[in-house]
Amino acid sequence: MLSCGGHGVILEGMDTQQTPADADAGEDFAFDVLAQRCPSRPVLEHITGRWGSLVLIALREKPARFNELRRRVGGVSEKMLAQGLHALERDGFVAREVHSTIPPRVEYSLTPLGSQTAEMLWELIMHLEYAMPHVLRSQQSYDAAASAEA
Amino acid sequence: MLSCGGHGVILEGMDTQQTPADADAGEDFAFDVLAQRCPSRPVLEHITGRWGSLVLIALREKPARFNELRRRVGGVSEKMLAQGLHALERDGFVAREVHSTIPPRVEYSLTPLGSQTAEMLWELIMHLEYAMPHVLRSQQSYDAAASAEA
DNA sequence: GATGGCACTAACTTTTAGAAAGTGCAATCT
DNA sequence: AGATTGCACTTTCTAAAAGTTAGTGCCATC
Repeated sequence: MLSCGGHGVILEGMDTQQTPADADAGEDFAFDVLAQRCPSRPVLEHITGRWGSLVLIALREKPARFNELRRRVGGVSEKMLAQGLHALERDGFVAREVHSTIPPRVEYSLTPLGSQTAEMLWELIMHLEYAMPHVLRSQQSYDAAASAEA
Repeated sequence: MLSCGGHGVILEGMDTQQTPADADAGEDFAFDVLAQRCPSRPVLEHITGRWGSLVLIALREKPARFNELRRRVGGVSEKMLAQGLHALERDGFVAREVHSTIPPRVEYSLTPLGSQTAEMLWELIMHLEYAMPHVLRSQQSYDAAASAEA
């Protein structure tokens, strides 16, 4: 019942585009992000989306309150931060703790799952930042070639 | 000149929101995705965005032509696939090879950089798919709590 | 007493994504 | 022989998402 592809049970109405070779590859993951209607898709978008990934790595170092988080993540709007935090809380990556003082004080932190995920994102981002000079050179040569043939 | 934060040279007009503690943390990365106008931001979006990450992991196993890729990545439109492939090619993650036959045959594959990146994304996605049952339970209890207090 | 911070929500506007159709050529059905 | 399908996209149009602005109530600080 919890499946998107591979050789597990197929969740009804879930389009999967696996090749036959994948069906007996020995993996027993019940979910597949490449399948159009797999429930893992929206979750992937929450953690890798424009703001989701940045929120997770901003919380990686230490918990933070709403406006402090907003300062850490350069350029995020209040709306998108609130929306993103809600989604990540619902998915179980972020914990929201309300201290019932006056005025109320709300603290956001990573759950164990969120912490693991943030660690992997951090590695990806370090890899990217390290590769950036190479990426910039690639963009320049691409743009040069594109304007040359125009 | 190639910098976004930390203790490197600051690229002009680049808002960085680093805490003073980060300035002498011993890291010498010149780019910082948390900084609003760092050139690494759009690149991060290309590789982690809705379709970028799926295209990279779809190309991880083997190179593919446009329409085959479209079949692998469930639900992607032609426009978004073309757009995403262009961005990934420009950034140096994907190589586009045109065989000048009639009709022309176009093959997309991962560059070494794209391959490394796809590996990290693959690990993240495996981690996610493995955690999905937990995520689903979290969503359910969140929704139950939300409807209870309404 | 005015300003600013906190933690948001709601309304409105702009940008982006997705859907649909068009292009031109060649190989494959009928 | 004519029709359909596939390839590799681009262009146009509309629906959805993101971003901007303003507003809420309360409190501490200038």
